[in-house]
Amino acid sequence: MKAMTKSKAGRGPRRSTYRHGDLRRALIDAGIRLAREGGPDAVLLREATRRAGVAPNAAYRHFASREDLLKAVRASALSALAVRMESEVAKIRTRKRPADFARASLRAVGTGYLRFAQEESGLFRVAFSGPFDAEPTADPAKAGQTGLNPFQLLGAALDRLVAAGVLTAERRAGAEYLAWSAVHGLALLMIAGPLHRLTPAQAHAVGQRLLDVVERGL
Amino acid sequence: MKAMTKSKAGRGPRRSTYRHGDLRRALIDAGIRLAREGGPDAVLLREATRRAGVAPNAAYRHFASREDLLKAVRASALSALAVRMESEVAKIRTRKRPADFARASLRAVGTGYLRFAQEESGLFRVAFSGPFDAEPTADPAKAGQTGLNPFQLLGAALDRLVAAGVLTAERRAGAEYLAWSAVHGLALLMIAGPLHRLTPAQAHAVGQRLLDVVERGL
DNA sequence: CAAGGGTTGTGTACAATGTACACATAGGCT
DNA sequence: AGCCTATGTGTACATTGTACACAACCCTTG
Repeated sequence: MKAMTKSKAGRGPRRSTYRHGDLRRALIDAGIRLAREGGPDAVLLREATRRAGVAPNAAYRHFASREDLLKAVRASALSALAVRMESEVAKIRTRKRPADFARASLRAVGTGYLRFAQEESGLFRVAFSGPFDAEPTADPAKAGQTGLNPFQLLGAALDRLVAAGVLTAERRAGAEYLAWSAVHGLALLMIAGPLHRLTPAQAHAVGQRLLDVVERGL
Repeated sequence: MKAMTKSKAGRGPRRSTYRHGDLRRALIDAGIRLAREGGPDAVLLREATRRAGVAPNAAYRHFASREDLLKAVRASALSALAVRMESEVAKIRTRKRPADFARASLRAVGTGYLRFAQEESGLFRVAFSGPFDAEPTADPAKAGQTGLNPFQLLGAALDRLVAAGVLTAERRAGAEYLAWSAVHGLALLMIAGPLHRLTPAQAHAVGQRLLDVVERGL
């Protein structure tokens, strides 16, 4: 099937040194590429080692299992998601009234989430393939440039709404789960559901409409 | 590991007849049990044939591939989901004003969806494991007792809101995707996400709060 | 600078899975 | 009764994850 030579190492520059240098990093990178191309199921231990030009079992010096590698890739994916969300937040025009800025903040966080889901659906699926918890512990591997992970970015946006007087403290409690649910659900409908053929423009329109609902409803 | 005899057919009453009788049905049933226990990944062709007391390849007389079996199980899961939603709708006290009834309808549809997700998380995951489309074609295999599939049940509830004058026609358009997104997202947070340790009571509370958001926001 | 020792990669091996292909058998139709 | 075909069996193979023993390397320590 695959048009490749019969040589042991299918790909990768046949290295001369016995040691690889940074195999752990190489495996994660291969895993990320696999994830982008085919989602969680495509992240195979053997394929990753093949791409790193190394024997299958070499992976076990750095990861306890395939799931363990996937976990590392997952952290990367979450971090990339955070970065995408941050980039959307950064676009907001300053010089707004605090209330408007806070609203734009929440909207940007959601927009970034949705854009990432559509543009990097493989990574997105990996990010939420395992049991994912909203850990309060700030694992830098899962964070963006601000040091906040996606869940924390959402929380920060909600806090700004409270500070601006748009959201009452009572309604603030647990609001991340409500907002997250809405946006996460739409992301999935756009990736694997009935909305999966939407053009980016259409997706954006639906996304904004969903964010309207969230804003009105929270 | 498994404490079973070495005999070929691991399980199932060693049948005397060469023919099975209704192997297709038996395989789907086995698949459903596997799905309930372990979700999509647990639906293995070989395990299903084992449980049906038949050789692995017998499955290929009825399904083109493992994915094909999974698809059949998926249809069953969707049907079960529809039934659960219908049962929730049936609980609504009649003798309500149309507007209240319509609102209760939408709420019941969402509640049934969420309850099913929590009570039958394995089946729920299977139901949405593949690319799922909101087919307008009424496949009875995916429908409940009313003949409507989950997506159609949601649509019907929204139509009632319009009929009762609660929802304008303009806002009605595409509203299923918004409502679905919210509820679907929460379902996932409750199954595999940060909300997965909620008790049924807590889950219900969060669910109702989410439905408030939807009702206010639509 | 030499020797040893722990770290990292290799080789071989095994169980499990999906699936292809050839063969066997039973039940219904002529 | 006898054949034909739908249905199940047997054997076989590629692929995957992973265990265990071995090999090569670099780094520390004497």
